Amino acid sequence: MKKENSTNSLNERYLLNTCDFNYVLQLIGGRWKSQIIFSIAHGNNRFSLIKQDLDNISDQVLGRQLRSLEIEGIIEKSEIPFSIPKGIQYNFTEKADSLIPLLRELCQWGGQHKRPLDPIKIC
Amino acid sequence: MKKENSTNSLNERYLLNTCDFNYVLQLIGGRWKSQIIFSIAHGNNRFSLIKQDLDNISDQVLGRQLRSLEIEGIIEKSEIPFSIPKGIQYNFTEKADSLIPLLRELCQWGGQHKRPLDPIKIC
DNA sequence: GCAATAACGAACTAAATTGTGAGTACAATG
DNA sequence: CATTGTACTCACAATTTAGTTCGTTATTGC
Repeated sequence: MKKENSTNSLNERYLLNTCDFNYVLQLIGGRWKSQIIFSIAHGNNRFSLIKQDLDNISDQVLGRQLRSLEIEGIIEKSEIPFSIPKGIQYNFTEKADSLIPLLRELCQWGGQHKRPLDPIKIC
Repeated sequence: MKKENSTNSLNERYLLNTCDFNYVLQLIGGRWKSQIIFSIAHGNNRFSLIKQDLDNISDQVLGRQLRSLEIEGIIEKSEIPFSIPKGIQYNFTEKADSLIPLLRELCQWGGQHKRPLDPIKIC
């Protein structure tokens, strides 16, 4: 539960008012958010497809993060019209389209600059 | 205290092994880390200068984040040789130099895409 | 010699994020 | 008409992150 006047939340607000970078962190800083974005970018545009792709995520957490990405204007829901089983589709907004290239750049940077361990897929 | 085998930390490791983006998030995802980086980039290369600049941060939190950025290879400490008062200086590594332009891009993106509130400085 | 400032560290508490168990609504399938 | 699958929501518990309290070393300025 968020407390309105804890130092913690005051600092959060202070930072949001100080630098736009913190807004971006809020958008994509969550544990699974960037992975969900990359997964949708790979064509997994339905709840069950994303869930399969990120095989350690639970229904509940996925639902929560999708909702949050929707509120933040990164994805949009739509019904798939003549599909069996009938379902819901997630699509990127324009906002997302402009963000994703930047995320990929960061991802590449990460691949080049992390301490060398195992080879890891670049998103 | 970190638990080694909680689902939470297993998921964290899974994500680190899945996509390099999560490594980047680990570097810069902390509440104050990006602000500290921007502050140093603005020329505040000493503990006390950064503290003044980010006026809501406490000594302890700043110290912790600086140490973490140092371990992650983003900044380096050095003694200022003939300064009065004698002190310690923080400088960016090459790694940081290559990261900062990407952070600025994200910051700009944030400025253009956040819901319009007050004008906020671009870092 | 005494207070003040810089630059921290350890240990603890408060608060936020993440994960879990249970349950819902609706359509199709057997 | 009971079961299965999709796409969720809610309340609560586990875990992690952020902040606080107190203390340290070392130097400078008076």
